Amino acid sequence: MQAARLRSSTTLATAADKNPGVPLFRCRRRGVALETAIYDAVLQQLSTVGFGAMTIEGVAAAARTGKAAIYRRWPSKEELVADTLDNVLPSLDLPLDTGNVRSDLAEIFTVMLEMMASPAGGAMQALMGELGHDHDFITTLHERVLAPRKALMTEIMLRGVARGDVRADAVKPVVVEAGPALLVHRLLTFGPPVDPAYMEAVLDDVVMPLIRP
Amino acid sequence: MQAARLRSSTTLATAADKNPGVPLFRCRRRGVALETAIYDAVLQQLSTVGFGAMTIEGVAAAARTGKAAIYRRWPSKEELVADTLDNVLPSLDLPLDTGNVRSDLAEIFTVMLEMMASPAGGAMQALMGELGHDHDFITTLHERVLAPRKALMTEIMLRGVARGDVRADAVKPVVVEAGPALLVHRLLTFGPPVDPAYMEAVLDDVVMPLIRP
DNA sequence: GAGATAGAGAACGCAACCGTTCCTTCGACT
DNA sequence: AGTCGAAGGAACGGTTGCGTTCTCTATCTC
Repeated sequence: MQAARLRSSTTLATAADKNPGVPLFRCRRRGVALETAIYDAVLQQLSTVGFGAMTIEGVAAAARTGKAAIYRRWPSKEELVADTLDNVLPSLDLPLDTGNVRSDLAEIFTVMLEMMASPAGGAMQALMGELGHDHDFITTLHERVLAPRKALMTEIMLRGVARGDVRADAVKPVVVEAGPALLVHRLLTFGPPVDPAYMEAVLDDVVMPLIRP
Repeated sequence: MQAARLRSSTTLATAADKNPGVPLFRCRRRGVALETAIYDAVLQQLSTVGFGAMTIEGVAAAARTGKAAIYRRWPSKEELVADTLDNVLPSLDLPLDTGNVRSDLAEIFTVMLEMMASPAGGAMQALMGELGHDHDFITTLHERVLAPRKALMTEIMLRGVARGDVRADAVKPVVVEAGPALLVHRLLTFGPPVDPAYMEAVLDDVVMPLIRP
């Protein structure tokens, strides 16, 4: 995620600023360092121009490398994006137990907000919006982000039931989804970052009233 | 919305099937009929390839017309999409009052589901996902779709308060948004169409429990 | 230090889309 | 019927991305 971003390359300089004679005395990355830079560039391009308009040339320029380095590793844009998702999506299996449901939920929601404000969040947003739901990436997104998060939410609530924090009959899919849905909705309509005060409102005015015994 | 779709042009035939000598005996649309066909093509392209990868040539081919007819009316892709949204988004100001909150809400939710399953819904989804939130289209989307729907929801709930259907202190922005957010979330994660049974669950397990006196 | 590996970058021919122009033919109006 | 504006296309030169291949050289390995 740090990856030798030597200049603030928001403007996609076509190729290293064109100094004809000068051999560009910059370290030559390879292996993981280079791949990380490419993944970063993919995320940046995805959230900037979307999947359809994303080009290999654009990614190469944003990563300050050549196309060949990309084509040597991935046969197509699709594969590149798939690998990027695989390598960049957070794992999210932190086994938190703060003692009560509200702070458990607050913690997982905070992680969600950070994730949504990150480049990976922007890329996910672009992919989810643009792609038909039969696409492979959407499946990956499901398996790696949505499903684990939903499982975690359910886990937290069931723990609350055992603790007496949560009404047993309140743990339904649609209730579990309500909090995340509101946060995602807010992200889509107002853009990042999502105000933590909004998260508090979601917790106190929607989620807690629904599950309180 | 009907617009002389003479063939099922899902496959974007580059230009009217290439019959060299034959002068293509097809009616020549003009005025509103042609514009409607173009708007349809824009929606189809938006939901298929997204905004970034949408091209004027693609739209012209999908509408079975020439690029000139488009460039004669709109100076840019942006203007074309903006006008498309203006002309195609539903107005949604049906002043319904069925006597109780639940069926009022069910009605507005049903309209939402239909809208989300339509080509316009696909286009909205693509735009919301792909575009940064400083974009003009997003503003249009806000003013023409999101804001009216939210106002309508609030209206319905306030009517419920007056009727004794709804707890007065339940009418908060985040509660009003909960239902629509869940429906949109479902659309984004599972794709259209949204199962009416899911809508029922949203109503009975989330919205009604939150507002019931 | 010598050799092998692979990154940076330029260039290739090819295809798509750009925005414009032109021409023919249709359709609407008088 | 005759006129006129515009639709349907095709073609223009220019730009951009494609995927590949080339050279050169930095960096890693032995």
